[in-house]
Amino acid sequence: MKLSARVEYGVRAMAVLALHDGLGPLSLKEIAKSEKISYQFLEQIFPDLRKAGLVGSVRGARGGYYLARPPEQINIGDIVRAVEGPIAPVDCLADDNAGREPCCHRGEACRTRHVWEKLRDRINEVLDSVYLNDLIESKPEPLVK
Amino acid sequence: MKLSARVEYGVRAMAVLALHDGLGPLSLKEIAKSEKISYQFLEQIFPDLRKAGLVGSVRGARGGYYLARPPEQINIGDIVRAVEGPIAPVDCLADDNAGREPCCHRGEACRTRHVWEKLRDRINEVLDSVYLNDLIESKPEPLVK
DNA sequence: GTAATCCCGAGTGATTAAGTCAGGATTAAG
DNA sequence: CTTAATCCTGACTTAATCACTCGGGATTAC
Repeated sequence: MKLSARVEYGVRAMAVLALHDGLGPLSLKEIAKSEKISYQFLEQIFPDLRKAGLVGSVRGARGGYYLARPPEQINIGDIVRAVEGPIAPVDCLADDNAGREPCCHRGEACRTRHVWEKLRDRINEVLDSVYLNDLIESKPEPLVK
Repeated sequence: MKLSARVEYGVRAMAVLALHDGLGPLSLKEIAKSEKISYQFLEQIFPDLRKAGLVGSVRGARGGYYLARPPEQINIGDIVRAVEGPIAPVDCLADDNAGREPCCHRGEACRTRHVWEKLRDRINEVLDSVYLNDLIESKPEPLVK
């Protein structure tokens, strides 16, 4: 029941972008340095955020990424799903399983499906209820350094 | 954001035990057959359930496992935590990380910690709100065989 | 033109997950 | 007492996934 490093980094990076909102594009190099994340790993995550319409990009020198919408309109669920795909606590709830072999080997095995659906829905609710501006306002601790 | 097969199997197996509650021990062989789960894999999961005090065991011929408490007193969260350890969506929330190197490379990185804590708490809440008897009552489909 | 940047696909090494195997300990039944 | 059924344990294997790297191409400010 763990999120991937992609998600963790993706959210942190988006928070950095949010802090810089309205100030033009920010390069991956700066984000990587600021959050101590591998630049090349970030380079692999951002295309997903772009394809999901969460960030825009400017190519070439002085280019970078910027939030496609204001921070109060981007929530964590958007980011998580963009970099990790839809939330599915068990395989049989995965989107790409629709129409395939039933998840339950025996008819009665679907007893448990309900729990996982409920779990998935609550997870989405929590993630969708927090927006980028929630992360950057009232920081729990002052900036170090 | 996926549960392991251990958890999925563990919960299914526990549901089978719940159906058999009060009728004496049920052998792993029967559970495995009933749920089409590898017997040897189950054999690896049940010690964890026993150590967590969720099931009792009877050794020797005609032995097996039985619920240590009635189905309405065992919830899914108990099972999940027993076979997979405490819920921790990100590494820095893991129990064994207490006192170790701070999760956040920069002080301000803890901006995101709050979300993950909230997520963890909600996941636990959902899992703790469903009990074994909820799984076996009003089954969506009748038992096969 | 050059350097800075995004962009893309393939490759790699380490870790974890899922499942197997072999054998020992315990006990009911005959 | 013997046998077969069962739990119990630890090591092993194999496959998948993850986190990250690498090499190079396209675009653009200066």
